[in-house]
Amino acid sequence: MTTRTAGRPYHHGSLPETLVAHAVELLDEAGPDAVVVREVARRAGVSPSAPFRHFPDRAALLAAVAEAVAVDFGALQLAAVEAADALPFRALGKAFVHYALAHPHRFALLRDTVFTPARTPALEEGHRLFTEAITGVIIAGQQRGELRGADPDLVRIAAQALVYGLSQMFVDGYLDPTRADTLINDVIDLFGLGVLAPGSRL
Amino acid sequence: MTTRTAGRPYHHGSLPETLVAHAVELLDEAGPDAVVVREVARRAGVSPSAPFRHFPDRAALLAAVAEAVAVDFGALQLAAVEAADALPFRALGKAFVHYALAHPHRFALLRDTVFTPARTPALEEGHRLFTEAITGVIIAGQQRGELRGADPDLVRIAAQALVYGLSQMFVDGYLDPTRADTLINDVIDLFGLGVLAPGSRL
DNA sequence: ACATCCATGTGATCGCTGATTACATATGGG
DNA sequence: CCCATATGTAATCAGCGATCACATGGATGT
Repeated sequence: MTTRTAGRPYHHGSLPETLVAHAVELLDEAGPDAVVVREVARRAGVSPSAPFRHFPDRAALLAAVAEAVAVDFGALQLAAVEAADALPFRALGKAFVHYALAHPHRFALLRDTVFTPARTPALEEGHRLFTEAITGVIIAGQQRGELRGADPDLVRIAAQALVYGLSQMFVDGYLDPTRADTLINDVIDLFGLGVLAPGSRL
Repeated sequence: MTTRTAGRPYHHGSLPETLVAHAVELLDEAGPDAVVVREVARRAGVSPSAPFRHFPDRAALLAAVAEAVAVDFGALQLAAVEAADALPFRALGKAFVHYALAHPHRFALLRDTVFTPARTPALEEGHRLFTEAITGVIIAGQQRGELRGADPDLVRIAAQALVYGLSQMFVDGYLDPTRADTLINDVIDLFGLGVLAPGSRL
């Protein structure tokens, strides 16, 4: 006799989604290493081997988690840039950093998963959307004459590196998260103006 | 009777160092997760429990590895900035990115360890040296009039975020490593000049 | 020179994990 | 109605981190 209650039939019905949800829970609590198949199964109320019916191995489960997180993250990024009536560059950067600070473990998982050789179409697509969003902001800015005419790809890469690095430094505890907004503003200002004195080289 | 040969006495003599060396080997081969205590012991030719005589747990061994790596990394950074007769900013950035590309797993370990609450004095010191190095470069540049008079701390943070983010993007496979040098040059140029058109905001 | 202390290494063992296998159950198509 | 199949379970395996009692031998004091 099993311990299953009347509420849950023998066949769960939506076990994969439930497993991913509990895995995200574990991820948020204690990082990627804490996403332990057996614990996920325990929280879902199924046997330790049940998850392997739906995911070939632990890595596949983590990949599904990464996909779910990437979708969530991408949606927030898009919402942020759409909600920004002005200064979309700043809005994008802040949304990025704020997400990383709110969900540091998700940030780590995405960092380690998104660029994996075995990345799935969904991850690829999410990433493409994000890159296009920031590229669009840059090109629009250049067309309005707010940006110098530098190579948009180069500007995008620099901007991504800046916000990416900043996020990581906040998450790592190297920078004080309570100063996030002002610091982002200042760094973006600096990036806009440059640090070079006329006639010099770095 | 044990299988130990004449070469190695019962008491190893320098087991901690040997263990760390093999751990670095494993780290370089397959990342932090591959630093498995038992495998380290195997490679050192000792019993599975021997490492625990010198490190209270696996995390402590990894911390020792991180210290060793941090020393190595810091030395290379200092050498790079000293060897650079001109454009020290560029030299520092390239040295950073090149180290990350040459040893991606060490880069990951440092990222996850250096800012840990339980970081050791050695790590702290290594990090302080690095921060001071880049701050020195910035202040010297400002004194020679090559840099605008912006807050040196802000410039340093932005520069660190830029080179840090760029390194991560290379390591993650998002940017083509073979273009590293030109891309670093271009991004640093861009950072120096800024992207803002006169009279605009980002 | 000798006895002894104790740092260092060993072997056995524990609980936990990822993964595989044979078996149980229920659902939906013929 | 019946059974093929998808989905869940139980039992089991090897590998892992960690602990403990025990073995060994180098260093120390007299």
